[in-house]
Amino acid sequence: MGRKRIKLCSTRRYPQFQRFFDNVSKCNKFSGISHEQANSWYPCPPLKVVNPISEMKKQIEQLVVTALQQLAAQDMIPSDSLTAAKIERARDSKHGDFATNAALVLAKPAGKNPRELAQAIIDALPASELVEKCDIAGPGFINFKLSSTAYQSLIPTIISQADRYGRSELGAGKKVQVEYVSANPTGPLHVGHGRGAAYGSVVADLLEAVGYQVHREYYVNDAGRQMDILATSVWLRYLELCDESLTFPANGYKGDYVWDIAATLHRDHAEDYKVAAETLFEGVPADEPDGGDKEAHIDGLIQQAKKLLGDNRYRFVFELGLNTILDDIRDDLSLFGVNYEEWYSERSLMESGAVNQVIERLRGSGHLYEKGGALWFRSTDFGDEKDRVVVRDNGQTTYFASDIAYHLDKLQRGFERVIDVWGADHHGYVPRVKAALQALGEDADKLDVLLVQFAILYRGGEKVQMSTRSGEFVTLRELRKEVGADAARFFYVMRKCEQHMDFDLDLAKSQSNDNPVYYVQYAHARICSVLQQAAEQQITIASDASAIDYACLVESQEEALLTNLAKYPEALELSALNEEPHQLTHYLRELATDFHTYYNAHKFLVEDTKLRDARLQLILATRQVIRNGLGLLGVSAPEKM
RNA sequence: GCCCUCGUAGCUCAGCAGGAUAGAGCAAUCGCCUCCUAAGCGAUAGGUCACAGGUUCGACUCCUGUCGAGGGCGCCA
Repeated sequence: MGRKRIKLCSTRRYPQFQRFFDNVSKCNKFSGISHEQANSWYPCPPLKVVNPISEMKKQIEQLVVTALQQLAAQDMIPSDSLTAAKIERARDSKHGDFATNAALVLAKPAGKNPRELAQAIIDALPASELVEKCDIAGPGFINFKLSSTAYQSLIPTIISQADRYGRSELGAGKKVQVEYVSANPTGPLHVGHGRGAAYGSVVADLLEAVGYQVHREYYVNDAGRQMDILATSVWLRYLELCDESLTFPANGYKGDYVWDIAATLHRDHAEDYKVAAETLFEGVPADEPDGGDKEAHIDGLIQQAKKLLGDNRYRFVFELGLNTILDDIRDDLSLFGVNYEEWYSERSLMESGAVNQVIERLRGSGHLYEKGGALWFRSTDFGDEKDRVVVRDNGQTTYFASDIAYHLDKLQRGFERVIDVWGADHHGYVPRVKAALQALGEDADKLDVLLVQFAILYRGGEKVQMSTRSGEFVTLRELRKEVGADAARFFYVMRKCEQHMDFDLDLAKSQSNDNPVYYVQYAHARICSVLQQAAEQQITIASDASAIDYACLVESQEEALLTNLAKYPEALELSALNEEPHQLTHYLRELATDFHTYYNAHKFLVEDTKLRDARLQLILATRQVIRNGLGLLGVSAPEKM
């Protein structure tokens, strides 16, 4: 399952983007140099929020196209040559702002030396006020340097667009569903879930920022065997609180939270749920430590619990466990800045008959067969490695069966894209879900599964082993309390999701300045501090940023800062479309560096009022962008630190 | 055994459709606070991009293979 990067202008690998970005995909590519094509060359829909720099880029592209057309008319280059020529940002600011490789890729079909051809292109370029200079570099790149007034005009734009700066309408309001975390409600969330929570919520926010209508969802596995194990575990602990002596099953949930739920039951209902321990184990297969099978043992205990308690009382214990833990998870995530539009119940799928219906549909279309008393889905017809069971020989539907119904429901609800954020250990699950959707006649490409690698915890330089069942784990709540939600969130999304992550707890817990979130937040706090100083000195800050003369911003640090501020919309777009929050964190670190460098090199509150006004507007714009970026990451932008 | 992901500086990671001299942050060394918060800045040093082939004007990037790390391959969820 390779996650390939989606480039703004490439839809070859990701056909699902074709539908959404038909127009965008044509923006940056020279697909030919005929007039018709040139005229339809940037048919991007007008964005509600205009990004001035991308407008400039388009203008430069237009200049180059014009030049190429002229050369083609002079038969300098073949007019039918389809090229991969493109305009892109210069990698190194020393090279200017934009560069094109047109001469390099056209050299061969034209039968010319790339540098000579580059000169010919430059000579054919129409004059423009936008471009300060352009020159040939390296093997034949043409570099463009924008005029400084072009960049300076950005400051009032950012200030007036405020929190809208960087946002776009690329998604055109398309409905996207993002499902993340969806941990079984059998215990508190641990730090492994934290990564999926931070990643999923930021991806959702990013997509919303580029114009999608996003529906965030948590799939609650409130049916199934694991929940029965939880209910039984709670009940057994309750019996222990009733002074019954018993051996707790090896496969039961052993965390303290189980004791807590049991204590609630005992406090509120005294001994209403008590049975004698001796009757409990009648007819139950031996547990593992006694030479038996722990799975058979716990299943036997579940049956006993259901029988001895009866439907109503069993259901009560079950609900108590489920609701207590779900409330805890909800609360925990909310405090972590992770929220949902919907909590979707697996049980509701079963009770509404959706699971049975989908099985019948598959059976009717001949995709199921019986073997060994179980009902199998022939997923190998759709590229899966082996067929999968949907109904077990005991008549119970599998988790997979629910998942088919759930994913079908997602598509039937009209989402044009469905994104699942799963732990990487579920990767083998992807082909069978897609296979099922195909078998149901749905477009499986609408489903995108993003696999998040586990965070490996280190404490005292050693790996921390985690197991929910044994109760040995660091909870998300614990991490949040010790590290803070800001640092934890930033830390989690700093790396791309498919990258293994070493999470050094000691480092994260220590309020060390190694933590990059402080670095970015500090830049914001510093700007606030400067503005506070200005207020104390009775310096008024111009309310109309467009009335300021920015020509005095000539320092190299000012240029660097402006250049980076201009890149924010692109950084946001790439981060969102590739589902790569780490691109945004990297961007913010660079922006913070540019600011800190500027801060150390120059004073803002200078005597020269013209210069001071210009500088204050520049740092106001900087503060705005930092605030916007941190906001999308769900990280606060403190005014004081 | 088969499948997925990863392998870039001492450590943790970037590297944007294949493009210019491979970049940050820690750690190391040397500097910078009578000056808007030093949670900061500047400078130096540090790399055979795991290895070997292939594709082409050009490969850290694409393809194949090898080695190494992690994960997945149940009528579990």
